[in-house]
Amino acid sequence: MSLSYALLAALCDRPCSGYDLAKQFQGSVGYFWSATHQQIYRELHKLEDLGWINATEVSQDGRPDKKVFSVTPLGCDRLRQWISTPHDLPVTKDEILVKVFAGYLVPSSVLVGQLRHCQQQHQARLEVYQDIEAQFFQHLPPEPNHRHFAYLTLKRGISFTQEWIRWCEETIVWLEKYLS
Amino acid sequence: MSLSYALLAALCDRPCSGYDLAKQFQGSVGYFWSATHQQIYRELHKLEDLGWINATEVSQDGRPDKKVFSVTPLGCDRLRQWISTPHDLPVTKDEILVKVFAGYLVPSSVLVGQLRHCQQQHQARLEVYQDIEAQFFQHLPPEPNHRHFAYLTLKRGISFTQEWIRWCEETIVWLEKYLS
DNA sequence: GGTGCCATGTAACGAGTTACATGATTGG
DNA sequence: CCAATCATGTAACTCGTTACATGGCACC
Repeated sequence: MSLSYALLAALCDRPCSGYDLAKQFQGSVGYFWSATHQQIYRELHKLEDLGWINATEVSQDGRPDKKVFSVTPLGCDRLRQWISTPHDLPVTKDEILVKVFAGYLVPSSVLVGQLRHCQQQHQARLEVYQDIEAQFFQHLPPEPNHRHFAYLTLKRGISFTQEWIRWCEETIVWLEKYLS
Repeated sequence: MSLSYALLAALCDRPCSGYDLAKQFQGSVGYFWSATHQQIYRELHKLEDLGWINATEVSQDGRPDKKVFSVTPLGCDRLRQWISTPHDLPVTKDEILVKVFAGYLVPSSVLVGQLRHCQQQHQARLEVYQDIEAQFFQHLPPEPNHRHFAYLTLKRGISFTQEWIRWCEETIVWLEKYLS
């Protein structure tokens, strides 16, 4: 199952605790792969049983202890295998598209409202992406390292979000032109 | 749950049987909302119990009988309400992004192979979209009707698929330039 | 006579979500 | 003292997938 591999990929980048992972997967990384903390803890136990990751107890002062997980050589190997296996395209289920598809059922102002809402959310997301870009990827060294790979995925996030905003705009313009 | 509304939207467009819906949701419509026939039949029973749709037995010759479902006024109303309710952006879980994110773990040729695979699948999808465009949306009347709404969603499909292809290409070029 | 399409379902399982639960510490 | 953050978990439920099941007709 793919969540395992997303977790392995995150832990390969940097070992961390379930809590840390949950935060990442709800923040920026969550824009292309999300999971709740319940799912993550459950999955981490499985991966530990499989011997793909192992935990180190880290006691902190002023904070609860935590278990920091690292990927084992076996886990890393399984991740490599998975990366090398072709997969089909994922299905994206998008409520806004269903709304537009059946948009003739509601007043155009209502549909425009939904599209604006969608556009604003993408706008907010875009700003998060651009902040990340400015903070972490502005001054990448010319010789390729593993940060560059993360940057390639961020760039997809940026261009897709921009494309969303453009499509929302175009659709709103059409609706206002023909249905007002 | 959203599958209900996707089904209502499809049935509002044109009443049909579970089998018909399953075909639609595995073909072109399935590129932005998918469901298997098992899910669809289960959901149709629920919607019938709720009184949001009702069935008419249609006996055919040379073929098994079928149940054609239509949306009731109540169902239509619920769909309108749902359309008018704001929703959060859906999460897209994309394996290829996880692969690129952890792409430093495998030889660049392997990653390029995965990207080419992804690009080809999007290319095939684009051709399906463009066929649909040519067949059904080439000669839309100037006055807006409900076909136009479907066309707006198709246009999103086209531009996103093109953006995918572009991103794959860009990423492949980068990988080949710096890691060969 | 076999393959494939039409048509509808059940059963079991795995993935994902929501609610509930605990307990320490830091900062206002 | 109250809220927020750190940190980890269980339980119940819904959604989605895979496998299994049936049966007739059409076409080669």
